[in-house]
Amino acid sequence: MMMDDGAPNPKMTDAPRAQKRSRPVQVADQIKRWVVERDLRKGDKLPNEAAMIAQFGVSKGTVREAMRILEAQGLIVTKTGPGGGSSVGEVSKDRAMSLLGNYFYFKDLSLSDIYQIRKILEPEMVAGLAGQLDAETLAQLRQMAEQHPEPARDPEEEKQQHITSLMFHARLADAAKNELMGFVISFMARILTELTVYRRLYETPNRALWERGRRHQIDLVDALQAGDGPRARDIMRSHMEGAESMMNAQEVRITREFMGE
Amino acid sequence: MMMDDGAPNPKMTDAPRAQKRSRPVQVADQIKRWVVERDLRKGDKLPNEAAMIAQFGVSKGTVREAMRILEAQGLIVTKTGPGGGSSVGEVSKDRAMSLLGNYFYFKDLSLSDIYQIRKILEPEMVAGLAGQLDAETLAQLRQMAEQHPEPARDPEEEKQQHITSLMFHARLADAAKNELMGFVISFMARILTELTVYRRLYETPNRALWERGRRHQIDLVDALQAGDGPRARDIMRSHMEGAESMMNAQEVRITREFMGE
DNA sequence: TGCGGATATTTATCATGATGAATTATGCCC
DNA sequence: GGGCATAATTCATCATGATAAATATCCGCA
Repeated sequence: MMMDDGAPNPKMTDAPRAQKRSRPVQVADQIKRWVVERDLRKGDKLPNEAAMIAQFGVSKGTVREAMRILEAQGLIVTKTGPGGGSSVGEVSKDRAMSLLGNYFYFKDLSLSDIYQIRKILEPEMVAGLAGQLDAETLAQLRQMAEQHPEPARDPEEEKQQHITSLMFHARLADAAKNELMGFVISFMARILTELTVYRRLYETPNRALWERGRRHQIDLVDALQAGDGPRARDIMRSHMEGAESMMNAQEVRITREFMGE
Repeated sequence: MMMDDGAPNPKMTDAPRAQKRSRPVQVADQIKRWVVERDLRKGDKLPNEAAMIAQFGVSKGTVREAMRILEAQGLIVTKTGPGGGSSVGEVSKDRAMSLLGNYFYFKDLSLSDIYQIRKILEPEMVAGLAGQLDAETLAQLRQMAEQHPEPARDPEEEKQQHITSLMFHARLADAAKNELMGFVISFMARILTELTVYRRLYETPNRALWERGRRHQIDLVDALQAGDGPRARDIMRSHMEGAESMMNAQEVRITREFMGE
């Protein structure tokens, strides 16, 4: 085999500490460094397979495994054909949530864990969002808030309403200027969409409680539009408490499974 | 090629929606499902390479790429030799932080984003921790808080003190009963350890400010030990505000790089 | 000239087999 | 029984070629 000039064997390249790492991992790491050094952004192209084989002096299989590693992390996308090859791709929010979900798969999060954070974070988020949202976002939020004018009549419908409600929160989170806060809140919403209802305490949902939740969302949009941060915060706080007790009443459990993309 | 009995070609297996996904990804997904169905835990073994080749009716290279995908996500570990092979491995916190860090690599988080969350979350966390910590944890925290009895004399020493301080917060987060809150706080601490100081406003650090930060940590441990949640919350709130203004004074910027494991 | 479709080219994808390296099990010698 | 050489097992890497997917190119024809 040929052992190209430019780059010596990766095992020797630039760090003496690299001991047990497999060659595909080493190659993947070097490519990451390469991306950082050149400050490559989404869409910028990486060398093609043959070039990397030459560049790193490894076999095709090794390069392919390295690409799969980067692809699994969401850092590259790969296409066949002329003009194809691998290029840098921003990690998508869904991918990031899925990868983080793998971590919590082994951790058995409880509802109260999630609501402890929601009750703290979401009120502050909406407080910061008041008066900041554009007309389209407000319209979308209002549409979601008003989507279900009547209480659910069966479990399936109720689940659908729940998901719509969580989308409302995720949409709010997406609008947040703070990407980290937005991510955490969306992540919690995502977890909450994948849960199992073990027992339903009331077959006919408590209409008063349901109506209050709906009012909360509509009032919240009003407050956001009016730019009234403190009021938005209060509404959200109340809303979160209502949501939590509703959840607890239904003996809900978080589903143990891996998230899809 | 041989196309084994038990499992038909993965392209056809169980979902008509699987269209553009490459075979390694399909295989990786099937293995994930397999793990969930059998409720495998850390250390449980997966079939060996040869068995998977037979099981899925794909080539060795494809199986290996699938393994790399799962390995990159932290879901399996692989060893050579007799008794070796792949086994399920809990995703480590470091791995999860690194993968999530890939997402934020493209997002340009600001200091104020992080402190907005820290100021909300950390006070509540310590409030919940008061009276809950065992003697060893308290001792570790106290040791970290008292580690640097004097203000830093040079930038290098100051950086070291900063890292120790962040370890204090990460240690607190690890002690949290709430895994999600602990993770988020540790993640922020991790980001803050990798930053660059652009300008130092005072070559000789402001001794009074530094001393206040140190006192905060020691007082916090006292409050935690005494089980005084409200006081712990107040101290942390004040501490966070001090930390943020110290950061701002130093014109710090978050380093744009991928996290190591 | 312009259009449509066959054809060629590019590139990744999948497969196969051989060889190497790491790790553990085995058996032999003493 | 202890220790050491040796074998067996399993993944790791390499090498090569056939296949498939996607795009570019070219050519005939209106």
